[in-house]
Amino acid sequence: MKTRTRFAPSPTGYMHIGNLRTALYEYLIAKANGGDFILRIEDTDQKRYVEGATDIIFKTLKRVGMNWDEGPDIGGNFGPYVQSERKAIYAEYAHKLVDLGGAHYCFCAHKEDDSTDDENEAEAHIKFKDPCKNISVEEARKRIANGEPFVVRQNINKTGTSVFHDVVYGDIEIDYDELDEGVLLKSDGLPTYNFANVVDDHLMQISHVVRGNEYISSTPKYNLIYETFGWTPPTYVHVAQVMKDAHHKLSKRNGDASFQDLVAKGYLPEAVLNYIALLGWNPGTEQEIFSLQELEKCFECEKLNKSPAIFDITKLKWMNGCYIRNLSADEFHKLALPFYEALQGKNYNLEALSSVLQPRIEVLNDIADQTEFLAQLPDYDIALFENKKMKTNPEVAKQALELALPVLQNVTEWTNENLFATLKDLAVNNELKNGQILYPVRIALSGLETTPGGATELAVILGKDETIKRVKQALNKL
RNA sequence: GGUCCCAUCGUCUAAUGGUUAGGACAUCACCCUUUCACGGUGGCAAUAUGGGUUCGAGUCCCGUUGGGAUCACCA
Repeated sequence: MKTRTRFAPSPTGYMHIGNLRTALYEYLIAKANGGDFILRIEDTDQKRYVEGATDIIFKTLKRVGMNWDEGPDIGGNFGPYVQSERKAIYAEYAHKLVDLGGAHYCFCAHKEDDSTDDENEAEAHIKFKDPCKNISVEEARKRIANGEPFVVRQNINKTGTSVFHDVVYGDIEIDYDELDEGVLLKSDGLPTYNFANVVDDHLMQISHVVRGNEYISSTPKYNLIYETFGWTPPTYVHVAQVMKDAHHKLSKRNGDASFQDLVAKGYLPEAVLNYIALLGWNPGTEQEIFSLQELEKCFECEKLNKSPAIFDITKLKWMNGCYIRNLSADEFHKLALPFYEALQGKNYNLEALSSVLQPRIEVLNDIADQTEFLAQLPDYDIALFENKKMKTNPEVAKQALELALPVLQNVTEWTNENLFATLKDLAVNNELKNGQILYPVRIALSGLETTPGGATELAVILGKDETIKRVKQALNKL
């Protein structure tokens, strides 16, 4: 049997990191076995539908290179791939399930949701007994034909213990009396997840169902449906949750948890993908940096971890820094360019700026802070020229800058090597330490204690005119 | 509350029943150096707890504690 997995998100907002990780594992299971990865949109809850959410799903998967073999946009042999377009299919199977004794029609009014009422907690734990279970199928169908609103509820007629196997969690036992006779087909004619996922996964010939472990306890219900239809259940791969901290799952309200926000903050999609792959999985080697293609080769779902993993932005930052450093100078420059907006109109050497920034930033957004002084020289205090290690102070700095100014004015080849050699010579000729020239120059050019790059690197970025200007400004202060 | 699941450094994790419990991030120190960063070297740091089984337990079993999930006409 061919390996076929599906990513089945509901279009209710943006792509959350946990969702993306599930999608990744589904993709990897398919590709590691030469199988197909299917995209299916689960939009059976019209109330929660968010305009544009489907588009975000498409864009995100494409952006990280997880291309699907079948889906709403490209079709396939098992379509349609949007659940709201499969309404007739679910209705057909729901009625069939009733005929097979796996479900019954129910005419009860909507149960009010009072689960937040703590005083009624004990009462809330009493299982719902559906009086409609006693209505004969013939009578129920008569009422339906008369236009009476109805739902289809699952029958849990079995007793004893259900056992099923999960790739991650092993054998799981759950008693049948723990199971609810839940709604399968809603009064609007659309199915609930509990029904749609079974019908679709079977019809689409999904071999491995990958989903969050919150579905473990309802899996026996799905197996019952498979059983009643005479279908073979898929291989189950329940994955642990991604947590924001020890107590909270990643929430959609937290912007950091969304893929698009991370990318907007200057995280590279490849780094994000790499990081989440390792959240709850590792290949058993010490390799940590993986491309999607490498993951396809070594992924094994048996190595998935059972316990939840906390999303640690600090490690993602480090990993993002690795990816940034691995970029070619050109690639980095292209990515950095949009972040140089504040430098527009200046005649700066942006290539030089990029090369100095590349090993220094972990997230592209860091660029703004690191380049602020280039757009405008901060109003610094001359106390900055004081530095014990460099053996400088404002007096030394004044002397150094007075020496440096005419030398700099005479430099024609404005390169880092040449500037560095020139200033070094200047120091030697005046019996000064390198730092006694370079440190004051760097402060004069930046007005900052720490800068990306040294004195001559900054000079190259700023260009000759701006460099001379800033040195003169410093001398005025001193 | 019932049921199910989980438990190794602060975090992500490794360890056929036999290792000084390994690696990575973070952190600290030092080296490199034109400040900072990158890079390099080293340090700190964990088997939740109580019982068993065993010559030997992070690993197997039971209890405890802690955490999570689930009990919707949401997925």
